[in-house]
Amino acid sequence: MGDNVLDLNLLGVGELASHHEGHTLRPRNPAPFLLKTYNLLEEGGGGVNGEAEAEDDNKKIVSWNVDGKGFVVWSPAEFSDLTLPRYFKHNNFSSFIRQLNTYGFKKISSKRWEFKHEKFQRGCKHLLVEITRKKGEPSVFPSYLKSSSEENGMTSSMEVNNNQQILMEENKNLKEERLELQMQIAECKAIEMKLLEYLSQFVDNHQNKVRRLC
Amino acid sequence: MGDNVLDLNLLGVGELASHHEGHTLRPRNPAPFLLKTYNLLEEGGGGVNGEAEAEDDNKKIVSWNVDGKGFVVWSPAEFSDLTLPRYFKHNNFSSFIRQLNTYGFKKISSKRWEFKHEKFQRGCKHLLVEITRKKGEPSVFPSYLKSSSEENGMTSSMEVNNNQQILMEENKNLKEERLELQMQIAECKAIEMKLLEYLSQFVDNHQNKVRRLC
DNA sequence: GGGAATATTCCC
DNA sequence: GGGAATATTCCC
Repeated sequence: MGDNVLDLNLLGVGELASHHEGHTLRPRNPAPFLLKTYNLLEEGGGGVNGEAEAEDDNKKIVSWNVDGKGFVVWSPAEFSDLTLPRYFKHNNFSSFIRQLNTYGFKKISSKRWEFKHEKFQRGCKHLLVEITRKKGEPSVFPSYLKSSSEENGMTSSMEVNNNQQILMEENKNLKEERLELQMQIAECKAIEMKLLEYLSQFVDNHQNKVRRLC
Repeated sequence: MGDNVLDLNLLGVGELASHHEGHTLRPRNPAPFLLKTYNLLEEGGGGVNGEAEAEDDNKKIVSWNVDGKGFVVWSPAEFSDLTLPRYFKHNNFSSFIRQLNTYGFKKISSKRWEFKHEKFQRGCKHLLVEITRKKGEPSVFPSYLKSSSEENGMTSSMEVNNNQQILMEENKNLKEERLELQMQIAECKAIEMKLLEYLSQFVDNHQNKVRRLC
């Protein structure tokens, strides 16, 4: 206790500078599908096996395209049989495609299985969190009631629904923000307590020393 | 039908057989989950393997109960590790339970994992089609918006409007709260800074004193 | 390509 | 137990 000036870090005070970073930005993870697909590309789709992986272009099952802004499934058959079951609970190419569509990927070649998404690029794992599922809007009306008169501009019910969607989204975000802020405050208070505690101990200690030395 | 057979061969996964069978037949099929669970019981949960299956009661993993009006998972661990992955795309006992609940099965013993459903009985495969998923009623309103204001005669448009009002109100409150929290945080940080500043001065001061006194 | 049913996971 | 998000399947 005497020489604990150096123990500031142990008390957690040293985290002052960096402790915010954990919470200020949403630590939200990318969707499992996106992470798996990204990893699968990093790993060449071959997964983990003992053999040295041949990196010959003509042996590739799946890979980033030249500029890293998209990817190509060179061999759908091998991809389905070997790659998919390593990362997912199925081996159906069409289920994989369905997921790509769900997350807004676009097929960018009619000649081969090449896909891209604005936020899905080689070396940009951090962008994955930006990709969201296209959700069939939870409309106020059940789909089987939806009239077929939807081509022209918005019907009023759609508009109401749309407003509501926006409000709910904003609402949700605000609540998340609130939680984060509350956590930050809790942390702040905890640090205050520690600092005060430490300070009082230090004062006691200091006074004792001075007294003895006098 | 021919197509289905072809698919099965390509998939090369016997377990999926029940999944694809007879889509063109008139009478609706039971849900895949129910059929698999039923088959699993008929087969003793051991699935297809070369060895003769020991039918000793004390070696059973899962079986119908005595009167055939329910079934018991005698060994959840083995059931999860051995049985589940043979019939489903997972090996989580809790996911299996989740499905049982979804289809309205009831746990009928607190001492062991025993479940029943009115329409799920030994020798009554034909009753399976009667079992349906309990679905969160396809209400016109998202569940999280459901207020308790539904008994009184509200039209849906009134309700939509009402919901929007509520949302906007909540939204406004959340924003005010956010501001408040942000101010609290600013204050906290200021206090932290002062405490740290004071502490460092105190330390310096203390060391000087001690040095002089020595 | 995407809507919708079912399955699986995650979380309260 | 069950609501809800995500995954997988099935179908148009």
